[in-house]
Amino acid sequence: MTAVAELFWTVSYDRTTVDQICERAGVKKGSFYHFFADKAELVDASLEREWEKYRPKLDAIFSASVPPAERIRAHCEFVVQEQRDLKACHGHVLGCPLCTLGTEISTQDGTLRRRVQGILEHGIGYLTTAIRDGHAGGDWQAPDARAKAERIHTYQLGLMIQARIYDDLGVLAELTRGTFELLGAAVPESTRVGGPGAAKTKTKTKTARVTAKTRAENRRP
Amino acid sequence: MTAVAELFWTVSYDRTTVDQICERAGVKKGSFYHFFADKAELVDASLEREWEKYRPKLDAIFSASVPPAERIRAHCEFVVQEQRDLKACHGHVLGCPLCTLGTEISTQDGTLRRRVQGILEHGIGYLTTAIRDGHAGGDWQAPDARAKAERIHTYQLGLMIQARIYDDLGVLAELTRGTFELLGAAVPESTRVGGPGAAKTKTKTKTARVTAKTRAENRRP
DNA sequence: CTGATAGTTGACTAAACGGTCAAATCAACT
DNA sequence: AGTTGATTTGACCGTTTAGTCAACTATCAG
Repeated sequence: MTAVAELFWTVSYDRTTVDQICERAGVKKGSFYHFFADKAELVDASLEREWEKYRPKLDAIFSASVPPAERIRAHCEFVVQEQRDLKACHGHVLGCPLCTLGTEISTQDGTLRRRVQGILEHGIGYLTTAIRDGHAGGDWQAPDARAKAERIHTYQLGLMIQARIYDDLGVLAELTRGTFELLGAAVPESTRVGGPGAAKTKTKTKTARVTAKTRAENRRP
Repeated sequence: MTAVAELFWTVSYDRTTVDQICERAGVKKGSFYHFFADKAELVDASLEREWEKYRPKLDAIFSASVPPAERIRAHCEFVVQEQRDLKACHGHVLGCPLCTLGTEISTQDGTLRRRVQGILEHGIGYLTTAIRDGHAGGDWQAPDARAKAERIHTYQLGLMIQARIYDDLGVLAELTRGTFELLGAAVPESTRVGGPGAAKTKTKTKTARVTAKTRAENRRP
């Protein structure tokens, strides 16, 4: 399951073969088919497992004991940091695995599509709660918290997709700022690192898209 | 080129085989390899051609002779209508072909990735101009038109992705409204169809996501 | 120790795949 | 009519793919 999660994220669902999965997992194909009917079933199980591994992290970030604005800010920065690590590890910006997979299989496999949907829905849930709490606390105006959450979630997905397509972490520098603009609130000061103003992380963002490196990437390396 | 554009959109890039392309195009494989070195080269050429076919439509929609707000509104509705037609034709919401393709090939093929990037960039260009014009005309406040355009574009991409993943046109019902909320302006009255208020197109949006049909879609139909 | 059950293995198939090629066809020009 | 170069064709090749299977092994309860 770990093997397949990495493969369909770094490569693609269709291009990932059962042989590759087995090799990566150190398992023979016969064993694979003993447990799973086909690739789709494995991916389905893998998604569920990865989500269960991810959930406690979100629970911590979106803890009700943290001020709502801080939850949302922390989540943004968590996502960016995660992408940084992945880029360092795999050499590419990978973006949101649910989008990558979901986009590819949506016209092929209804079951998988619905699983992806379900997980995305959970994400919107966290956001909705935080936004509702912030509204109740007067941090911002969002009478319809769910609608606001959907809008922000959509923006965030769009940014992740672009980060992958541009293969550029610079795109994500906008994440926090953009999110709070949509929220109609100021980005809260970081509560953990340094003093006030520590949130400023070198705003080389603006021209990031144009500066996209022209390094000689060949086809099918 | 037409064949491949349809296939990698309705199916997926990796899953689309050269044989399929040739069959769809009514061409023998030998002929194919006479003109293109491989699939990637064909897709590259196809993208360029499709973009050239698409460009005049955008030119018309974003014509400087049309009020800026109306350009943006018309574009939103054009996109939605296009998706409706595609759904009617192919049975699935296909979303943005650039995202579908870009997401899949971004870690594989640098050349294709950059071509997708370039076309997306053009899209942001149209939006930037319209936003700048609107700002100059006092329709909205957007001193940094480019930044605003990027934000809106990101939102729109996010929505398209979700429409595909959810396989639900209902998601797109938010497109115009969301766009203009980000713009900080009211949705202009439709100028072509019916009298004032004609823009209201049955707001069944709200629950759309939950209502996502549970029809029995099997794997690999 | 025994026997049942769960898991593992590598060899196997049949189909599909990307890609090649020599020969045939076509269109245009001399 | 003959020459040339661009295009088309279908047969072909080696590889990769998903998926199968009978035989083997580890585990563990009785």
